Order: sequence, then structure tokens, then C-alpha cells
Amino acid sequence: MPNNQFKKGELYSFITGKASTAIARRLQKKFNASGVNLTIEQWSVLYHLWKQDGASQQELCNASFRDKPSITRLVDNLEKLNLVKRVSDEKDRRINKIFLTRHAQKLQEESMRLAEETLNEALEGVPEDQVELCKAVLQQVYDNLNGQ
Amino acid sequence: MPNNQFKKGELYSFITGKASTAIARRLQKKFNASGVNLTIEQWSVLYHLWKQDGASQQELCNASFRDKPSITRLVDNLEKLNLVKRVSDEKDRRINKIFLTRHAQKLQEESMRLAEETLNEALEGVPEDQVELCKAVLQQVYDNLNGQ
DNA sequence: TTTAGATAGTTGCATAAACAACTATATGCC
DNA sequence: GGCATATAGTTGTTTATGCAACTATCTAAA
Repeated sequence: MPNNQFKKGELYSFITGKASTAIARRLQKKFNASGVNLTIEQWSVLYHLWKQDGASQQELCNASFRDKPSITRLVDNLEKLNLVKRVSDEKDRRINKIFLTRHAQKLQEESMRLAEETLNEALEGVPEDQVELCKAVLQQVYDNLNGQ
Repeated sequence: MPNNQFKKGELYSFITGKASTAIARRLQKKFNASGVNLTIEQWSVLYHLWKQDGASQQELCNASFRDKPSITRLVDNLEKLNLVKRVSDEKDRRINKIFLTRHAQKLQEESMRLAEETLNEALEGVPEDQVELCKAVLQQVYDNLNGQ
């Protein structure tokens, strides 16, 4: 018998992630208000490219927990917005490497500032050790469901 | 200066909710494998109707943290699947009350069992007090962003 | 009682996710 | 070399979200 038998009335928000969707909506509003013309999903792809410019689409899949079709279309849209460019790998022509344009580089500072601001608002009044514990629990949840 | 200044490398999974999406995906797979022919979103609407049959669309909006168009279309789809029925309120004809069909009532037990099973798998190895603390933090996050 | 404003719900449009089926290229084995 | 298989990416279809603009109905105030 599992130890963590859930009280029924609390299933819902755990499954639907109301906290993370609230964070995402708040950040989206900040983007809109600041003229950062990005969806959160587009931003999350750029986020990985800012860490590793030239990543392949497959690497973006792994980093962003999305499947290939999702990344194909996000890269499509980012390309339309002139934020990234597909460059076919010379050694393995199956691979597209995705490179940031100058325009995308300019968005990094402002959008990251807004993201940190959002998180600070979200976590206001929550002691740091509780934040850490919460992150650890969520990581464990992820590992439990994907590790095997 | 806020106390919770986030380490930059950790912004991502908090905003994109990788834990809750992992839970939702696992539950969806269980639904598919068990012949429960529902999307997680449809299930989340039924979930509230099982608690309060005859709720209005507006009440479903509030309970499920969705906007009106989302609920309109989810109810459209649930109606197509013969799982709910719109009934116009007699006293206030702006209001649609949503009622479960017998078919939907039959889905409750099995789908809730699968949802609890999923959460138990997700939380395996996480002590109960840490689960409680994590839920409290996520609730606080939600309140911080929506309360005011 | 008429009219302004609020509330409930719908529709159109753009973006995104999940899944299956597909193409193109590379690798490994005979 | 040639074929089976694996890997990288694309396309089609269905479902869902967010926003703005819309219709219908109700309420309150002049």
C-alpha cells in the first residue's frame, strides 16, 4: 500500500499544474506589456539556445521536454520571426543546427529580467529552504515518471 | 532586494511545469491503455461535474482556471462525446447548466482510480510531509499571482 | 420604462501539443 | 557494396489555449 495515498479533493491542481500555468501567464503578460514579442513556448526554446547556440532540434527536444514535431513547428515560427536560422550540419546532413540571429540575442537580457521578476513575484513570502524543497520534490516527481 | 533571487539555470522548469506535464502525460497514457476515451482536459471538466453536477460554464471556468472560450469548446466536445448536456437555466437564460450523462457517470470510478494511481507513482519515495509542504508552496505561488 | 452597463456564453484567429505516418540520411552487418 | 535498421526531421490531423470581438440576457438607475 503506497504511503502517499492522495486525498481525492487535491488531485486536480497537482495534475493540471495551476501554479506553473499561473507563472507562465504572468510572464506572458509581462512580455506583452514590455513589447517582447514572444510566446512563452518560443521563449523557452530561445532560453536553451542562449545557453547553447547551434543546438540541434533533437537537443532542443530533450532540453525542453517536447517531441520532435513540436520543435519543428516552434523553430518554423522562430524562423518566420527572424529569431533563428536552421543550418544543416556538414558532417551529418540529417541534423539541423539552430543558430540565434542578432535580433534574438538582443531579446535575452530583457526577457530573462522579466522571467526572474515573475519568479520573484511568484515566490514572494516563501522561505528559500521551502523553495528548494519544493524544487526537489518536483524533480523527484519528474524522475519517477521518466527515469525508467 | 528580494530574498528568493532565482539561480538563473533553474528558471526553466519552474515556468514550464515539467513535473505537472509529466503527470498529465502519464495519466493520459493510462487512460488510453485502459480504454478511457478522454483527454486530460476533458477529464478535468468532468472532475468538477462529478463534484457538482449541473454547474454553469462560468463555474467550470473558475474551478478549472480556464477562460470562457476554453470551456465553451470543451463542453462542445464533451457534448459530442455524449458525456454532458447543456441545459439552459429557467430563471436566467444567459446561463447554461451542464449535466452529466449516464455514460459520464460510469467513467468516474475508473478514471479517478487511474488518477490516484498516477499520483502515487509520481510521488513514490517522497515523504508525506514534503508533499504537503510542496502543495502549500504551489498554492502560495498561485495566490501570489492571482490573489490581488 | 427605457437605456447603460454588467454578465454568460460563442466565434474567429493564431499558436501549440500529441500522435501517427512519412522522407531523408547515416550506420552496421553480411 | 548492398540491405536492414536506427536516427533526424517533417507533415497531417485532432484537440486545446489565449485574446479580441461579438450576441444575448439581465440589472439598475434615471
